[in-house]
Amino acid sequence: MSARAIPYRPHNHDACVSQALTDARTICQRQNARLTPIRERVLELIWQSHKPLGAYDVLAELSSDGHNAAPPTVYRALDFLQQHGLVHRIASLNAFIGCTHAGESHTGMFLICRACGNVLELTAPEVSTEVRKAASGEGFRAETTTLEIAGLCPRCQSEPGHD
Amino acid sequence: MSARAIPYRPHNHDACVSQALTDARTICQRQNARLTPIRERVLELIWQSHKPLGAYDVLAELSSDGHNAAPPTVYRALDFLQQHGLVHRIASLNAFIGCTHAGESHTGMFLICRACGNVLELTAPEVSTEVRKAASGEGFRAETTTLEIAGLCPRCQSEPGHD
DNA sequence: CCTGCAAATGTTATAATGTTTCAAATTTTG
DNA sequence: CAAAATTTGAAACATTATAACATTTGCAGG
Ligand SMILES: [Zn+2]
Ligand SMILES: [Zn+2]
Ligand SMILES: [Zn+2]
Ligand SMILES: [Zn+2]
Repeated sequence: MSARAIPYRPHNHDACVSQALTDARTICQRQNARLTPIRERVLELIWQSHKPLGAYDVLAELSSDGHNAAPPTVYRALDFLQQHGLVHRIASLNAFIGCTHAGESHTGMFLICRACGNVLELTAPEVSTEVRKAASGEGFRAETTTLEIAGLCPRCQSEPGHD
Repeated sequence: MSARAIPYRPHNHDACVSQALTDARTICQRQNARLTPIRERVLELIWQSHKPLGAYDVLAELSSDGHNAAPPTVYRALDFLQQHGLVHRIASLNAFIGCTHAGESHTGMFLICRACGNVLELTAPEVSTEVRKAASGEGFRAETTTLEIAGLCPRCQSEPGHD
């Protein structure tokens, strides 16, 4: 899959989204999973924002599409997308964001700007290593890691109040 | 503050709770904070379980005390306790747990057993270091870290189905 | 093509979690 | 004691998520 732009720097976001959708179709095909119209549309909506989107935000967008959707529709699509590694849930925000490393096996680390709301997903192998070490030092078998850092992105450190 | 027992190993839990309360009183006194009866009771309820307790679980306990409480009562107490470093919120569970390092400056890392529900709070300086490194490598100013590991505790790896 | 099954979606209702607002009581301070 | 600030009570409301069951759609075998 192709490289991604930094969310809090300007870039051609339409290309960003369409690349994500193309990647998603490839990934689903490889996994014999059905990226149905609803699922694809939800993925698109989430990708159109570099900021995490709540399930009910997605729902509102679907409704304004003219699609008569109810909460389970959205949650089911989100479950599917998560299961196939296409989106992540940000637990500290109750919101969802497109995975920038779809297809690669990884543990995401999320840098969440409290000022502008943008989120950058990193893969930090050294962090994962230390986490595993700390867990196994306690005899704990780690399965899933939630790692979310709130703070200020580079842009918001220098020019507060944008966006 | 005194050492703590491992939650998923048997220990004198009453002593564990009363020590936590004693520590809390000391900490609040030092910070000129008022550990009112409601706040202390909420802390006690949370400590009585080594497993994270939801806000509405706390509310139910208060009600069965005969205390006529509403959600804001609980959330306010929990806010206070978090602000003074006496409890942590576990974002991936929407639940709260007593801090085992109250009074020490620390970033908690939580090992959450998906089988028995017990949670162990660790301080892992190497992890914190790597997290800081990864964040500052992106020019990000990290403020608060959410680090929650779900998996199997030592006990549940060997004897499934207890508790 | 039809039939029957499994997966996906629609629909309604409800549960679980968290907040806003304003009033009353309590504690602190001068 | 009186004024100010903090804490608590109470009611309504907002947000996030799931349960349960009906219906439709996609697909494989006959
Ligand atoms: Zn990812
Ligand atoms: Zn920012
Ligand atoms: Zn702690
Ligand atoms: Zn366990």
